[in-house]
Amino acid sequence: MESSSTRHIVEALTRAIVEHRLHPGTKLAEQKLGDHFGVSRTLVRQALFQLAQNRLIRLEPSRGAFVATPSVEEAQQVFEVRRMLELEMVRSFVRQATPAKIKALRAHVAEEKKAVAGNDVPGRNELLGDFHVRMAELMNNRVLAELLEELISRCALITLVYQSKSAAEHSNDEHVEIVKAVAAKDEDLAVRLMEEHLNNVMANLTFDRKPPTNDIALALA
Amino acid sequence: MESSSTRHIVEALTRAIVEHRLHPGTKLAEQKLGDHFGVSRTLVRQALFQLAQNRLIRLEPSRGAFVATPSVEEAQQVFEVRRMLELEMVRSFVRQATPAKIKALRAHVAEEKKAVAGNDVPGRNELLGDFHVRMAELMNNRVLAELLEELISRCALITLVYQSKSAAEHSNDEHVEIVKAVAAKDEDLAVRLMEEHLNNVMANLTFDRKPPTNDIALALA
DNA sequence: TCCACCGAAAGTGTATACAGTTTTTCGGAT
DNA sequence: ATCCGAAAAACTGTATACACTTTCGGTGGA
Repeated sequence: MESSSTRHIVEALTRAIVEHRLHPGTKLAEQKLGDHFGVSRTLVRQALFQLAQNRLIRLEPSRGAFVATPSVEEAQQVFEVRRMLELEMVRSFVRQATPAKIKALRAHVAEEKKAVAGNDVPGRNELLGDFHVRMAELMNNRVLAELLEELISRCALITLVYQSKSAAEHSNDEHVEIVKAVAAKDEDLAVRLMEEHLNNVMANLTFDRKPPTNDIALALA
Repeated sequence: MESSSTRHIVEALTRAIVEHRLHPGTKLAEQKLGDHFGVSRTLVRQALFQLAQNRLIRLEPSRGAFVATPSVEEAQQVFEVRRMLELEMVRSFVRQATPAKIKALRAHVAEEKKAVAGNDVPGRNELLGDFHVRMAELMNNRVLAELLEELISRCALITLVYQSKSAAEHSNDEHVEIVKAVAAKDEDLAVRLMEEHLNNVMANLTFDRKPPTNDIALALA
């Protein structure tokens, strides 16, 4: 099983959704997507089912697929789960951090800074989210990393995260501070900084409700 | 979209897998499943894709679907994630517990006890796992509840949980103690008991490697 | 002008066809 | 008896067909 065509469609749609090129509520018609990707509805359908399980789209019986429009409540629940996972994660990370791992985190944060400075908006959004995934990966817990990635996508869907340059800079700064605390092996400080960081990200969520995208092909181009 | 036929297939296969009627490594041929459920391969395929995302089965290109055979490492990672989530969950639960919620938990534990006493093996397995999901639901966090359910299924897949009656009784006892601590609003005690409980569950994991099921239809009957 | 209705167009849900791949079977050589 | 290879069977991957449902546009009546 497993066609890499389907994976390609899933990834393209995921990027388009989390980067807000496809707005919440947009109808994703199977034939149109098939035409765009040059495949039959069969593969599009498989991709849509996968996206629905990731909660990035919503399937309505006989009506089709729409980019998800999660409620404020749902976003809060997702963040609550992130908080549970990430506070414990950073605590464990401090305990088992090696110089190599800390170096890897520092390198990531430096990349973030570059993207922020260069006004690379999609790049900075992805990198700022990936900071959290990277930490999970460095703990050698693939299950955790995959879970976090899914949760962070879900957050990105609804909200214009790091909308302004200053918000992005602020987030990057907080990552820097967290890494410092980790390097200093100050467990409690790292946890506290992570908690503040998550609160700040959540507080900056702006629930934009733009009208649905009308030209899907354009958004995917 | 969304056919309830597909859902039915997913649920039937999920139950068969977590109840160990379909052993790890068993080949799940599309046509055979289609014959059994009275549908075409199309719907079976959709179901298999979903199960693959839940990690209950594994898809191999051109070779088909097989009941997953997670490694010991993966099981440990899943448990680590559960620990992160559930320790924080029980802490929050104590803070926001109402008499009605405590009553609901008590009722659940009583059901467990009945299933254990009656030697209802599938029933007790399901109920003992659902204790954790129920708590998440009572916190009004659907995202958390769904996540936990998925993680618990993944645990149940690989391991013969609560294999013996005495292990099941022990787990049930621990649930009783946790509920008591919650009712007494003793946050730290509840957290500690939950941690011990999870450690016990994990310690009792027996990694059985039975040969693949040969008669799928029989296992699903 | 506005609403209700009807028919056409578009779209989804499921089955089936068919090409390509993997697995099995079986006869013959060693 | 065992191993090898080729033909056959079984199976997966993708496209397409077709029935059914929803959506849309326009027409006639209040």
